[in-house]
Amino acid sequence: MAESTRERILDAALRAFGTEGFAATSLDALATELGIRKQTILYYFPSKQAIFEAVVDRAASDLVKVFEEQAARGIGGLDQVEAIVKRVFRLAVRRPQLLGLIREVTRPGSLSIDRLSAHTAPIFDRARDFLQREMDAGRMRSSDPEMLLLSLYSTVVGVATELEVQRAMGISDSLRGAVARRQELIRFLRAALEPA
Amino acid sequence: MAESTRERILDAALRAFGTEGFAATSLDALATELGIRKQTILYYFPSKQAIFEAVVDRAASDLVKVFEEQAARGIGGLDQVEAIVKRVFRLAVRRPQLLGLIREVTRPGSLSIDRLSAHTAPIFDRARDFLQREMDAGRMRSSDPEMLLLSLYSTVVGVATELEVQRAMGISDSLRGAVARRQELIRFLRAALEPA
DNA sequence: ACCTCTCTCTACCAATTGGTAGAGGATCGT
DNA sequence: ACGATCCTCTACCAATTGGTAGAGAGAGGT
Repeated sequence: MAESTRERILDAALRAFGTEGFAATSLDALATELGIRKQTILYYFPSKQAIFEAVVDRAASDLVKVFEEQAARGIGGLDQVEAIVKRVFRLAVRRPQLLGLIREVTRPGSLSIDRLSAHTAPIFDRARDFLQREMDAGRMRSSDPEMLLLSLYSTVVGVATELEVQRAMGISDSLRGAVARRQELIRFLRAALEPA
Repeated sequence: MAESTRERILDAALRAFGTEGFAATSLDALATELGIRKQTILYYFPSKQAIFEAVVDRAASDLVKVFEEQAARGIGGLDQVEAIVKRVFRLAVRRPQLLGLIREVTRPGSLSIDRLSAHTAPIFDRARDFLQREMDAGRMRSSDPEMLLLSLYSTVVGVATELEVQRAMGISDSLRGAVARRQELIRFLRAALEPA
């Protein structure tokens, strides 16, 4: 078998939760999409909420892996920031639902926010330490590293995921558009981060 | 009467749609919150979708007003950018559901995205022209104004609305926190925009 | 007194929701 | 041939969903 039923359910659930959202996704619709019965889904997962949590877990570790792979290289400086932005963008182009799910989880009142935090806290800490180190070394404009991290997060995730806003602004969402967006974003971030 | 029933419905709907989202909001819950019956809501609006559209219209014109008020002053340069960021932040603190609703509408597959675009297109155009003019005059680092606008939008909306991410990062979400965030954001943007 | 208009209500509905109970078909080791 | 385990199914359920029909209360104008 190419892919287990369980995996297929998780894939479809990621897509649905990441685009339509948790509440707007019904188990019946999910099952129909997969050509199975809703009860088969409920054989693998005890509840809709449990599916969501499994999807969040998988998505979070995929995301964390991307960061850790790059952190392991440790090239340092703004090149390091640029490399991470590029990786996030590659992920956003290849699996847009993944960042869509993150947006869904970070919505106020989401139940699984703590689940996501548990995965991401270590890389946040690491990123904060990294920024602090770079600032101390004079390779980056100095400021509050926590706030800077928030700005970076918002900018990168926004530019990568706000496709509808881009459409409203009249920006192409083709693959070429994604490359141009990424390039412009990196110029923007370099300007913001370069030491004075 | 202090506030008409219709207005009260729109207020409650904005709060609910802006935090829980469209699908997760039920008319019964809305009615209970208001101490009325669901059928009273459906007397004022023909359908749930119609309520959403009315909420979007009102929220959009509130947002547009904020921009136009500042645009009318026309102080120019980075001070103009700073003034707008401050206004958006004031709005985000006072009426967080408003920006939450924008995020809901800009979700992929939202039905009312065109409705929102119709309101915001003029201010996007105006903002693009503004950036282009400032670049030509050498008061701003030159780059693609459309992409820059997208970066600005993402950063400002993200920093203003991503409260759960901030909590996950361990950043305070108090009022003092909001001021600090705004200040750091403005430093970030000034660094990114200042001519080389 | 009566009519009309505005508003909120009770009563109801078909469809969909997430979830339960349990039957039946494979495939396995024995 | 045997039961055991794994998987997917049919059948069903109570609760909730958005929405309809229409009664009735109140105010204002005539």
